[in-house]
Amino acid sequence: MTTQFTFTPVQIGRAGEDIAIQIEAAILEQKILPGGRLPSERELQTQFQCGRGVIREAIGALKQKGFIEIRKGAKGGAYIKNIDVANVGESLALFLKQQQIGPDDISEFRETMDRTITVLAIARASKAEKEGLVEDTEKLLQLLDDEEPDKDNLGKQDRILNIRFAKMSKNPIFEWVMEAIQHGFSSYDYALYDDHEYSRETAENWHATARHIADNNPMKALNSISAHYTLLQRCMDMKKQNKEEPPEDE
Amino acid sequence: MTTQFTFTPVQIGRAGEDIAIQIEAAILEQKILPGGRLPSERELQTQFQCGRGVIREAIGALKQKGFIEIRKGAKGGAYIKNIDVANVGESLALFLKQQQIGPDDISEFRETMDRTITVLAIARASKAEKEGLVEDTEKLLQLLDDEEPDKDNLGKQDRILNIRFAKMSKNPIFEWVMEAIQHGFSSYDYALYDDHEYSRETAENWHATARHIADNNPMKALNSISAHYTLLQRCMDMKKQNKEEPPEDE
DNA sequence: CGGCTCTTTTGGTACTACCATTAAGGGGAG
DNA sequence: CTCCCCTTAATGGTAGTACCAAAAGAGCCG
Repeated sequence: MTTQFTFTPVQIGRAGEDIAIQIEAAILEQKILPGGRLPSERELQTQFQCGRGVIREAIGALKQKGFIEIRKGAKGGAYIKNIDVANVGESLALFLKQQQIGPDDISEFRETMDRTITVLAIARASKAEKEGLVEDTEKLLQLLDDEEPDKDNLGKQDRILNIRFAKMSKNPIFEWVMEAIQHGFSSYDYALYDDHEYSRETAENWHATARHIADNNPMKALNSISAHYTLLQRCMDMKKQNKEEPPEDE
Repeated sequence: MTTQFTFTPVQIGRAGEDIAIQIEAAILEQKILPGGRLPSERELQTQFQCGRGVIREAIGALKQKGFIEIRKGAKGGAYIKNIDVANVGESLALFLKQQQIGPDDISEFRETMDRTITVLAIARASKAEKEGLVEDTEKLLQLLDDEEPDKDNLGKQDRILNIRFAKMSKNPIFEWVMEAIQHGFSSYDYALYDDHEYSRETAENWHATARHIADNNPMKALNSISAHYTLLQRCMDMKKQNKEEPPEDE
């Protein structure tokens, strides 16, 4: 019942890394396909001629990188999965979090991204995708109408909207960067949905943007994008001011 | 000789992750500063009330994430380090390898970045920085004159130039994204320096761009940026054509 | 036939022992 | 007194064992 992959034993210092590299290579070379399963830890132990701890470390590293997914119990083990943007986004987000970044930096960067994505989306996205974006913005508006504004849900919808928007550029890099930025600092955007007045205006602006994109009107779309960031700026300024003269609590 | 950080023991299922999260939090909250050292594995073992294997897994995860660096021997252990772009670059490269991302996607993204950076640099960078950029491009030109074109060195200079350029935007996000992109696939850019004709033209174009930036002439600078990518496009088209009708080898 | 239990597989954790590496301190030679 | 080497202790790296917990499937019982 030995598996079909032949791994070679290791004996040098960094055995754990060696093993991780061998398995990683096997995955990258499609020796094991997504959905497939690695041998159990105990079997790998005999294949690699080493202790189980080393195997566990290697598997842990691969799990961390997002190559595999671990399941417990019978038929458990390490299952190969596709790497998705979330993993990459997380590592960038981690990096950004450690640096000192102001909200201004982020909104400036995002505005550039958004403007380019807008142009690309108008040029490349299908009619259906464009209309889908419009519908999503309408959903956002409904969320504001129906109920008490559920901040978490609003933020989530906004994120979905952004990713969808980025996808329409047909350039995966924009999608990746967008995902990373969202992952790292969704909190700043939430600010917009904190205040009821701003949230209404923001959602309506999103809707207008989507409409302009669907109508293949780049200039008006870009105009709406600018309006979004003007709004964000005003909102953040207001909040900053509030912080400087704290209202009554504390 | 117990350390000053108090970690709480864990007893639930995913102890390893728990520990990693606690330590990660301690690092992110600056409880332990870069350069500092975590307690030894054996001491953490007593602090967390668990086996050494779990500790090793947690530490391995943090190492993989780039939070810490492991040293062997006396005074060894886990030292906190600054996360550098290398980690982000690596995971980005991994992601790109699996996705189908073409050179077109990359150059498209970079062009957007470059254009924005240009505008920001003109507005924000000091006179000295702008002149420094010009000097760097002159260095690049000299490299092409003096000697046999050392491809590695040229690529390195080009990278330095790009990072310096990104820094001048005074927005750290541009710098990091630029760094990550460079790290992920500098290989595409190298293509430009492969061919002597293109390399000359590229370097001269870089020089012109820097000059325009130093002269605070945004339109001409943007024009040069466009020229750079036109050049890159032409170069890649040529290479693609060459690949389709392979010359004589193979 | 359906639901429950028991067994087996497999990851998760603890503990121990030993090796390899490294820094630091002590002792001897000059 | 100074410099070099050797010993020593601290620490990560690896092996091995034992046991626990979870999950899936087989088999039994109602």
